[in-house]
Amino acid sequence: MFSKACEYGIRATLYVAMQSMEGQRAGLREIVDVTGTPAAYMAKILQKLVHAGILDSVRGPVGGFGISRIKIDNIRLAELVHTLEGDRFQGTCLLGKKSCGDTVCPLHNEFLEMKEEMLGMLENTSLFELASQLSLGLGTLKYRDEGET
Amino acid sequence: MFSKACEYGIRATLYVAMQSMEGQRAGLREIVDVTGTPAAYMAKILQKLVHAGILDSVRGPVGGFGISRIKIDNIRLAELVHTLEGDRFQGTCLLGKKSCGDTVCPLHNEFLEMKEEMLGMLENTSLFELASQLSLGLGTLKYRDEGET
DNA sequence: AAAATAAAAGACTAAATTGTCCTTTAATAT
DNA sequence: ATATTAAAGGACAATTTAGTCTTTTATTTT
Repeated sequence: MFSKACEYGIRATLYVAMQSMEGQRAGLREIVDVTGTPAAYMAKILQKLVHAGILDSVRGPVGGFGISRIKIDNIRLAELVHTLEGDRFQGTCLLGKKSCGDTVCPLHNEFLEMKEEMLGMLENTSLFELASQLSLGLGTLKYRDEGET
Repeated sequence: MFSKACEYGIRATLYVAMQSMEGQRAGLREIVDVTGTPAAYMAKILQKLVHAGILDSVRGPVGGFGISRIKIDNIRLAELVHTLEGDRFQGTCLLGKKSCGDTVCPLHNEFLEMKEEMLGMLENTSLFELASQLSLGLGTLKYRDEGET
């Protein structure tokens, strides 16, 4: 569905958001631990999110990644997806490509509703919503088939 | 959204279905022309579809690819997607992996409805529905940004 | 100031996906 | 029978995605 980079990035961002809401920075080690993802690869993804202005970071001891409350409230899943895998989900038809907007795509009719719902959900779901659920223990960021038993 | 192989395969299958409904076989050259896809790669994809028992093929002049009326009626998009890109869309959470079924995934709640709709649509849309629309001139299988102007 | 800590950065390897090319095999037409 | 046509098959090449390793740079302790 999404690329690994995107999945990992979403999970990491949600964890950072959770920690930031508690006034805590999250270090790479910690993030990798909680999300069960490859450290060096995650480092790259976090870098990308920092460059994109989504996360902020400080080096050295007591350093780590954080995200401002304003961004937790305002950044939507759509923005994460966009920065982590380009426009694969932006305005493309479920079957074809960009031109689907004005050409009549046979699958367009079938999938239009679904696509709208999908994009709508990505546009409307804020980090806050998801991070809150996680804080309440309503979810996990680690998946059994990727980590240890 | 889907892999190239999957997109190409769906388009090819729909064209073959259209032609088969007219009692015509479709050759590779023709398929590649209509769908605007790389010939050698498409050949591989068609092979896969033949192996999977979705399409049938005959060699030599007057040969080409075809699909029986029974299969046009009964094969759903879900089956194409499954044979062309494995279980990436089968029972996996939109964010995480297989384990999402019993673990509580934070995005699961948000996306469950959408996922269900998506899988449902793949399960319920038959080749016949789509090929019929195409036959009526209600769509195209070629996308501008991939072919010539 | 020096040692320790942690992110930034860049070069690299591995694997999967996408795509090409060339030979073989099966069917038809002359 | 032979030539022709078109799919089957296998071996590659290119690209993208995923992942690793090593060095540098910025911060903070001591």
